[in-house]
Amino acid sequence: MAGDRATIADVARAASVAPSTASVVFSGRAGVSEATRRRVLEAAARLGYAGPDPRAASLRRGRSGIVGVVFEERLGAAFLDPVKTLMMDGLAEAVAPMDAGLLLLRDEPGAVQDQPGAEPGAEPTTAGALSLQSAPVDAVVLVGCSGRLAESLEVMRARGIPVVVIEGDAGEGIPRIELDNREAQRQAASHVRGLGHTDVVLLTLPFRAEDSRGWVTDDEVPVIEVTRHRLEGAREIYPQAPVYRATASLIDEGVAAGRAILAATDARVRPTAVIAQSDLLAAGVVRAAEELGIDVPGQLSVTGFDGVAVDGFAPRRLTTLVQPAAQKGRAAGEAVARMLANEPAASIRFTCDFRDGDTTGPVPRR
Amino acid sequence: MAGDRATIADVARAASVAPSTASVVFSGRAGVSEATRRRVLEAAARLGYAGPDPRAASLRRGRSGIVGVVFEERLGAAFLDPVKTLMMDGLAEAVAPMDAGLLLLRDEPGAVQDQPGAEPGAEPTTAGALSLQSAPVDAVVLVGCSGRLAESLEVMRARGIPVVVIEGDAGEGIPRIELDNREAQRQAASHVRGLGHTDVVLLTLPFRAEDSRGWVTDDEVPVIEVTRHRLEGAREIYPQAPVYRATASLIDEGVAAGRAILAATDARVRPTAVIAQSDLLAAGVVRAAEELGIDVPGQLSVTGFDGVAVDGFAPRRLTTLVQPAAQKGRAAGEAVARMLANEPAASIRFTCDFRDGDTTGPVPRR
DNA sequence: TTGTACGCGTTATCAT
DNA sequence: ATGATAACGCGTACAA
Repeated sequence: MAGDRATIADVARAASVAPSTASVVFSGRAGVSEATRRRVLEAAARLGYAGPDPRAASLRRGRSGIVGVVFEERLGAAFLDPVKTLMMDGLAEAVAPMDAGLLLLRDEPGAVQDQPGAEPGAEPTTAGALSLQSAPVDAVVLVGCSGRLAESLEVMRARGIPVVVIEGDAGEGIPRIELDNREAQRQAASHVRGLGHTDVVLLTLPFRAEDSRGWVTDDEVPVIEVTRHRLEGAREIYPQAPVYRATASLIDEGVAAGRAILAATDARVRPTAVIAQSDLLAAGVVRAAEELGIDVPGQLSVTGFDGVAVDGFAPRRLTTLVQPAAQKGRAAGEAVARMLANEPAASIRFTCDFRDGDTTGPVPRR
Repeated sequence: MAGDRATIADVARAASVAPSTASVVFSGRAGVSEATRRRVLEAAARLGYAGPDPRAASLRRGRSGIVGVVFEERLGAAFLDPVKTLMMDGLAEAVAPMDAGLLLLRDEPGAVQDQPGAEPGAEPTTAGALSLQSAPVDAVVLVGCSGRLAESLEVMRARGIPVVVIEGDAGEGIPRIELDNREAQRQAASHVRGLGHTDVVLLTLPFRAEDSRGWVTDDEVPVIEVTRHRLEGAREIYPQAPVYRATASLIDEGVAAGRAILAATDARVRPTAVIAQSDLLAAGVVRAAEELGIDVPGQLSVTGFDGVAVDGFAPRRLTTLVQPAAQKGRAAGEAVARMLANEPAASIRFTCDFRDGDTTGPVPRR
């Protein structure tokens, strides 16, 4: 067919050279005479050949040079979460030396019929859709995908693709990058306790994907590991404290939660401290308190988690736990690099630094 | 070779079916009897076949389902810039319906020998490296790649891959998503002018990639289009104003620039207004002014650009131009979708909204 | 140093 | 509804 794109074979023909020789020229390896090399490049220029087709090359090589980064949430949401942003920064930095690209993916089951065990009746999704099942990745980093983690892991296992998990229980043999969430949160609670607070509310992240906002009954256990571990840490100090759940790590969520938590007009039945599972939530609570004329930390102490720079919070400084978010990403990237080099990659556990700010103080007298 | 991964041919054989039939089953299309379908899926399950190899499929189909997003800077830097983050959010949202993935790429020439016109002497890069030349993308979004824009465009043109450019001059026939940078910045300058300021400094973004910080001489012209257009806009009102150049859009850069600009201890030779090309820079200048005991807006007016939420700036509000960052991303994604559907995609020009904050005021008496 | 031959795993087309 | 065949474009032993 005339008018088609030139292939390496066309180039080779035009340069009076074998396709294999042309291939060697384009892959930049030695072993080709200068004259031949030049002839091939000239022929390529003449034919408008832009180099080997990456699809064909990666089929042949068995590698695509792509590392998948899988988020549970809407792709865009990942960019709005400062912790994930920092993590991506570290990850990007770590894969750069491998000359790999990062492919952003959502944690979705993908085309059902692709799964060997699937029910025959299941409806097919669009052909060609890019999912965990069908992404041309050499390795994958799963980010906080507690909801469908098992499912995703199974898909990658079946495909024989290396996986690194950030903040999630991956099971045997899968490198995980995690935080001492429990211990860190215990430390925050302990600090609050040390200030004399006994009437405390725990403000948590969602228990599962797409969770609702509100007070939580005792028997509910978070599916999402980060939430669960931080809650357990706080529980070690405050086993009886009431729990209020937010639907996301957002300042607005914190404001909404704060209003609900601080609704009691009678200061005697109002909590004197809120232990939040994220800085954004904590910042929201502080804002809600200000709205209600409640002084922080005079009448209310608030702690956060993450240690990210919270927009619009200065000059205040949250009392919080600083987590090494960028380092987590970097560690994940390095683990991927090792796995692709067939070296063993170990799990890593990072710790948080407690940072005392100006949002906590001694329990108020009543 | 035994021990190898099962292929669709193996599955077909095990199910006593033609490979093409098995393929149809996995691509989920109609036209296969329920019995056959079940047989194939069972065989697949038995053999541990995890579905079609995406590399082979994309070679055959001629599409990878991947949209490249190209940044000029370090990949990670893109995540730290709030404007880009918002844009990515919009872009991700727009490509999601296409079930495409976003591949993050850096704007690098890539393997030199891949370029037909390259000098024979050029050193080869690592084989298999992922670059603009060799990324398996169906389309590409170039983000603010003014430096190597022409080069990148040429690469994609040679590869025959659709391109959308955000904030850059792409030339004929290439959809561009842009902002009325000049007009917007003129508006800000005009506002400052209306307040009576005559002694003004223009604080700009870098003129080119990897630029240096400092005062700029009159004959230098920014290569980066955003910088140039905003500068031209300010120049329409203040043709003679001295120009100070920052090396990046960061609060710290703004602080450093602010210190230099406000260095004169004698208030009479100090500027009374700084027109900055980004909110982060502006916020930095305000911070530097506070450091030096200069009241904003009493003794100094400062304007920003972007309208992003600047971390740690509340309760202050920058006087700035709010740009629709997320919408820009969304528009780019929609343009990509149209081009992949062989429909024409038009360029779009967005406008900014002037927002009056508390960082500008009347010129002080002397 | 160059060329030959084959396989990578899939899917589109067309015939049955 | 199913099957046979032929690309898709390239890399790589191995022979020359």
